[in-house]
Amino acid sequence: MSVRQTIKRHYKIISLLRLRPMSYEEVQDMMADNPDAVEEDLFSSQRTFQRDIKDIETIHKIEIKCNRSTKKYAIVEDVEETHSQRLRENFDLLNAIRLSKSFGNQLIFEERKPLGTHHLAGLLHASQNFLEVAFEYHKFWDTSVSTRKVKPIALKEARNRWYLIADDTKDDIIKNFSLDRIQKLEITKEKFKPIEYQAYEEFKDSFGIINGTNEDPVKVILSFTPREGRYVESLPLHHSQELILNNEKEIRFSYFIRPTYDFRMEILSYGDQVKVVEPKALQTQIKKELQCSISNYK
DNA sequence: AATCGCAGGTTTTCAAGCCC
DNA sequence: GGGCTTGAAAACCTGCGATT
Repeated sequence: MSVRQTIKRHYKIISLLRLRPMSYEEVQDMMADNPDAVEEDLFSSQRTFQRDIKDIETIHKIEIKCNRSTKKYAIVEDVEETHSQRLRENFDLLNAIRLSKSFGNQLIFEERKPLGTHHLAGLLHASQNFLEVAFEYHKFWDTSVSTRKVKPIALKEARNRWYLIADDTKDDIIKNFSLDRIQKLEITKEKFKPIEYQAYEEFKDSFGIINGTNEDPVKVILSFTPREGRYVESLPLHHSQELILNNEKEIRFSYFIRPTYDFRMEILSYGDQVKVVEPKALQTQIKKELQCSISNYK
């Protein structure tokens, strides 16, 4: 058996067990029903299956245990380490694209501009090796282009966009640069001293990428209509989201977050389906912005 | 270019251990 | 005792270089 096949089998087992707990026989049956799995011949003996279970735990950090009374294998503690989750998503996507290519056009992608992800590898290398990078940056709000030389610290994803967090050598201020507005990236040979900056901590209470403002994170309570609320529950606005109330009239979530511009825009995008309950300051601000938008039509 | 044989690795088979 | 685990040996694959 090739390594490739083993890896595919691992992913197949994970995605099957993610559906529901299954016994070894059930897993084999499910694979028999799956044309892709049949084509790749992902079947295995029980012993191999058991070894797979163990390998999956060490490689993917997903613990799978067998319930002896039901004979079913179940994913116990889905640590769901973000990295491996992302890997798996991309793996699934890649597989789907490959299938779609050979079978038709059932995959419909959102049409969008390139995200600048081709810079990811280069910037990651630079930040790991403390190498300064230079690039042309196209500003968001006007057409001007500036040349930057920065010390890359981290790469962050926010709202489906990738950003470079870096220290601008010009004024020594830590800034965010959207990768899709970076051009002519050049990794220099100049080394810089590692910078003390806990990127994760800094952005923990932020909604998107806006940071460095002096706003402190506050407790925010939002009340959604049941329809919209269920959607938000399945796709949380922020990792601090907690369900605190759920009845026929409304669904309430609490957050601990900086109420920055981008978070307010997100709230406004839900229109009349959402109401700010707390804090008062945010409530009045949203109200003001809504009135402002109404006045545009007078 | 095709074939052979080896080395390293994986899977299967089988037996024994262990837990419910 | 049944069935999952574990360990070890045998069988089998695969890649690679040497040979024809």
